[in-house]
Amino acid sequence: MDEIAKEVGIAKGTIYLYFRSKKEIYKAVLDHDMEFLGKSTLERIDAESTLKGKIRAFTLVRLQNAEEKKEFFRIMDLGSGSYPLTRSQYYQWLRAPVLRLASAIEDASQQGEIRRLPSEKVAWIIADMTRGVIQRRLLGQNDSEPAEDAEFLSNFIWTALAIGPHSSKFSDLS
Amino acid sequence: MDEIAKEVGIAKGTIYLYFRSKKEIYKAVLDHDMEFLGKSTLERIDAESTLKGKIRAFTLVRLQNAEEKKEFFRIMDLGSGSYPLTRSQYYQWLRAPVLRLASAIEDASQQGEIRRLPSEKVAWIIADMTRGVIQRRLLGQNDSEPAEDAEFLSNFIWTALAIGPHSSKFSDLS
DNA sequence: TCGAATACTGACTATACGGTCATTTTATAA
DNA sequence: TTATAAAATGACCGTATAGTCAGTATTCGA
Repeated sequence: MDEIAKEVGIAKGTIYLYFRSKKEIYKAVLDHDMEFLGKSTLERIDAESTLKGKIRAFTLVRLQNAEEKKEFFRIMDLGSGSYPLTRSQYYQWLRAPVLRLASAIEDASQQGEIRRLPSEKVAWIIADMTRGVIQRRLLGQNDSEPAEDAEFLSNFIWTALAIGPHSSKFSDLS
Repeated sequence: MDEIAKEVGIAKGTIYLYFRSKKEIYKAVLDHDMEFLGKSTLERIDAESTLKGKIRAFTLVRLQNAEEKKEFFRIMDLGSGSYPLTRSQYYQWLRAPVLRLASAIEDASQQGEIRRLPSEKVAWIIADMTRGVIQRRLLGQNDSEPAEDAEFLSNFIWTALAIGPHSSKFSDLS
């Protein structure tokens, strides 16, 4: 709290005129960033018309955001100090984009565009893969471009979803 | 430290005859469990002859272990209190099994059994998916059997690896 | 200009907790 | 049995830090 006060340029006591506790500040900051992240992910998903595009958009926007807000992602992932209220919080915020993806998968599945699969499970799996790549980036085990990684991931997933062996090629052309 | 001493049934000072610091205890416990987990994963991978079997074994053994050692997985995932030396540690220990999987993928790729893909990346992706499923289990968002989840995951991955649309069927019969 | 209300301050308090060490208990050997 | 060593003890210390509040500064309406 001393550090925060110093950084903001006010006295410590003043902080408590605006926040009840340190925990509340912590939560407010994470909520703020998470809201932005969730919204931008939803927007980018909705902007795409094809399922493959939506999947690519999902992975790409998350990779890009992670690049821009490394510290935030690090905290979402490891928690900070004595505040590990993170994982369930993380899932809470991730839910909306993932469910959006899931319903797109469900639609494509109904249309016969992809094979029948439990769409929500698949959507979560996509989120898992993306998160893993982000983590390895944060650990410096990956020096490729976000777009490259997003391309690889979405192609990989698409292959698993596609009905035939050439479906991904058709989709590439669309 | 007071709690640990009480739990063990000795005085706090006695602990420091066997460990230099609290951090050292923390590390010792995690290392112990991680070593077991790593070894059992390697064994189960090696026990399988086919790539698909190895992949299934990898996911299944991790899901089973997570079931048996929930608290350990929770700590590996969130860190505990002020010791978030976890994520990089986690990757450190995961490396061996993942690389084993990667080399199996590489072999199958060379043999033309699956399509050409960066085997290490794929192996890490498999680990990511598995971890995600484990986490959702820990959060109580999943009530299916570990074997069921492992089956689903390995089938999903296999589809993404397979060359043709029917490859997974062939493999199912083997 | 002045008094009241509002906003701000930072020294201080309370507490939690990792680590220490003088003292006591137990084991060992002659 | 007893002297010495080894092991164990737990009251105590130092430090870090979230939160408080009596006092001070600023704003604002009359």
